[in-house]
Amino acid sequence: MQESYDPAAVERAAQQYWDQRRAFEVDEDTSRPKFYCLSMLPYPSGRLHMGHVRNYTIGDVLARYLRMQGYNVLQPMGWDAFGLPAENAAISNGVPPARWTRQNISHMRAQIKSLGFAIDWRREIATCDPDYYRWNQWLFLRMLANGLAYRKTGVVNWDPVDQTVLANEQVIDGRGWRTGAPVEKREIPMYYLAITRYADELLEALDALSGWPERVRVMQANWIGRSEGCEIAFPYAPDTVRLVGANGALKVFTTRADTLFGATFLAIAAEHPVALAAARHDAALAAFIEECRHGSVNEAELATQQKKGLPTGLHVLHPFTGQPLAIWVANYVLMAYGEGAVMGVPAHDERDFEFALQNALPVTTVVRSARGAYEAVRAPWVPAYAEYGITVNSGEFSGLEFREAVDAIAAALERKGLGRKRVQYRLRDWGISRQRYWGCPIPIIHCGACGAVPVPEAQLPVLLPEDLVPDGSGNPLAKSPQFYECTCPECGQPARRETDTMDTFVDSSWYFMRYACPDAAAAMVDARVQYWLPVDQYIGGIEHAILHLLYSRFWTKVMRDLGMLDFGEPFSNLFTQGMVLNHIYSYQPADGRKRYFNPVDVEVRRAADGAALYEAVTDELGTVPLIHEGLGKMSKSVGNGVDPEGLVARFGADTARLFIMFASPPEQTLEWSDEGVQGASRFIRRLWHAVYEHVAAGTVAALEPAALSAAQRELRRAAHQTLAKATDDIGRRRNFNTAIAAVMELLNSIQRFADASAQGRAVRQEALSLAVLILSPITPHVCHALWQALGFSSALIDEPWPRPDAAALAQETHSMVVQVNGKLRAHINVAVQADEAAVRAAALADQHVQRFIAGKAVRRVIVVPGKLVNVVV
RNA sequence: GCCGACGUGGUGGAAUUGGUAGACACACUAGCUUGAGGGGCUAGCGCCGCGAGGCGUGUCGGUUCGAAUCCGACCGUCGGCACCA
Repeated sequence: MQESYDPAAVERAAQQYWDQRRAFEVDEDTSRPKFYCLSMLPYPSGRLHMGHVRNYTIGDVLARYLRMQGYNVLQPMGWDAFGLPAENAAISNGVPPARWTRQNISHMRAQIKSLGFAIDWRREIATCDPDYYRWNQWLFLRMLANGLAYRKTGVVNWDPVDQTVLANEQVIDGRGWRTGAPVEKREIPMYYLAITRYADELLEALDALSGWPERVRVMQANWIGRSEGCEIAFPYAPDTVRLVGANGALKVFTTRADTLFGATFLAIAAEHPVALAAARHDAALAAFIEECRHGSVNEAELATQQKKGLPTGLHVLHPFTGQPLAIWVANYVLMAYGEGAVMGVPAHDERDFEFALQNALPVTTVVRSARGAYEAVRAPWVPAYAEYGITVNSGEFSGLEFREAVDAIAAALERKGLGRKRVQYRLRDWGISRQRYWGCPIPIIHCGACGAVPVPEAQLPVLLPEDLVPDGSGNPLAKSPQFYECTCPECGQPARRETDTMDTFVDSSWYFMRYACPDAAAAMVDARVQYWLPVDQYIGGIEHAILHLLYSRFWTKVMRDLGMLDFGEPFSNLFTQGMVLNHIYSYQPADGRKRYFNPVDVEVRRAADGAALYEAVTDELGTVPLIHEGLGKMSKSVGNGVDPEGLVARFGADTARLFIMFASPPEQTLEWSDEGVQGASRFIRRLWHAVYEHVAAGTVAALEPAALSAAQRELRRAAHQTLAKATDDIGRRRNFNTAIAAVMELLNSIQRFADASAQGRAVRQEALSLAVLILSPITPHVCHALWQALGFSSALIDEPWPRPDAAALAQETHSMVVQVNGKLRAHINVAVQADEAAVRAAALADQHVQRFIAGKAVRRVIVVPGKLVNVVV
């Protein structure tokens, strides 16, 4: 054993050992329980950042820990390789996305390998490989055949200058990110997956996902957004019938049918067919609708923006009173939710109230509080009353409680054929069409005669050409005749291939199944999936709490219903790691695009008034002033990632792993700082030295527990207590930081323990061995070396997780705390077996306690066994 | 706006079931080590006080023998809210 710790050499040797032994390659084995430990696959953005390191270290600690617990552990890795950044990179440096992506993968693979994760690399997949994405296409066609996929028009953001569709994130303040042109909304045909058909199951099954964090389940439930309410039809008044040209009714959805008699107007979305019809004869209305079309589709903005609206001049009739109600077009009504129309009840809805106030619409109070005096809502002095109460002014439905009123009104509407109870979801079907190049082609052929025809299964995959270079305007596939020219599979006439590709969330909705059978050539998945799945522990960022996890759950249920699986939930346990944040600095020239600077390149200066000034030195522009945009998740898009490579080169992978695990509890957001990395490095070196000095002193005698001195027993107890705590912290609580702190305390005890006797050395040997075993999932390389140095002939990787020795943990006396009136006054040492009376007597006899109770009457003594005594005087 | 978290030393954090607040580290201070270094070791380190002691977990109130932990109100910070991955 070398005297000084050389992380590079230690890590090289350990990794070589694992590679040669193929230590992490696993196959199905029914003799042991299986454990599928999965970290979310990375997008190959180019370089790893500390967020990745945190994610994969958590996964690796668990994988290695469970392996030691005797499980057959699978930990795979792959690449979420399609997506927008590859196209952006292509636009700025002219490299085809395929080449850029594959280069990034090979660089990041080497970075991941350098960290020593226990991964079965035989199973690596990249979602841009045809052998993978052909099955996206295949399942899409199966869904199409089963009515789970369908085509309809959808709204997209359109950049009129670049003639291209923009992702929401490419729209900044309503303008295209590259051109600065105001973004328009356009309707184009798209493919949708019918996730809403699974809304109920996706919601109800959440209750059974006890291995998921509560907050994720709440977020998903809110996202699905089930509301029970009524659909109500307001028959068209004659003016509307004249315009729309048919007898009909305007349907609304409401959860407050009890307020139906308080409806004083109807509000419809700008895209509503009635609004469009009315706008044909009304220039002002047409202009308003156009204005709404430019607005955001973002619900957060919709909820806070100023309520605006215009009357259509048209009317509907109240289903019970027959009274005409004006139809307004309002910007706060979403076409995509419910019926795209709401009944306006200003007295009992705050949005309607605000709208009515602005537009001088009548307010009719129809609900009163169950307690307190009746007071009519009167804008603006008496605000809307949105609580449940007792109906008033509602004809035959007056005097009812909320539930009774809804039931009675719904029943009456149903008799009239003007409404019914219905469940409405906020969840919408999943639009998967993307007008982009770098994604999985949607396997459809458009024929002038036969329409949209599925590509026959035998012709799959529809290969994505890999040599195109996008230029920022439109989709290169749509400009590539070699791709889109084809013949119709049904009639043989010339036809045009679909040039839209799939949302990359499709790729990540089932990759975890393909890891089980990455080489299955004849099927999407085979029997091996039944062995490995569901994933026993999934680990990833909280930012995926909704979309990725919901889509994966949906996709799994679809595959189950198509007879391919016998389980419906893909992830039994979910661990959501906190994000790793870093500062974001940008430079915004008056005429040009915003640039981001990595915090390591930023200089801070103090202005005369003490304010901080941030600047960076550039080659082209010299020193430029920067804007500090605050903290954000490490990502390529804001240039604030910290690459672990420097840390690994200087301190080694073990220090990087130890540091990130020690810095904070893993589910918590972590503001990046490398202060403290010294401490992690120092600790490993101290452990190395402790083992070195221990080993250098020669051979070690066998431990004889019965022959130990008090001090020896104490160190031994400390070692086994540390093991018990670390087992609980890692195995149950997943609090790696406190497990590490416990081992640090143990090492402190070992170093204070200066006992060179035979049994002293035997106790130290055991304590050091336990420390190495406990740390091995976290810092596997150095522990591999230290295990050998401690003289064990077996490899550490094959060691089982140790169990604390009950005899070592036992103690005769323990310390208890004595409080007087809840304030700490003394510590006493009592026998473990001492009964309550003895403890009480010992506490009262203590001289410090006596000082505080002298001359006072003891009113009560509370004894908490093993912990404390509280004397109340 | 809605939904959901979270507020503890100079810093990261610990306190797992209501029972010793500040474990373990970082930074800092002093001292030691005649090998210069992001080296090693020892001691100190919540605030006030010479001390005894008092005060202290965002603020105010409550429950309790006892509250960082439970309850109520308030203040603040962060996250999510349908084409980033």
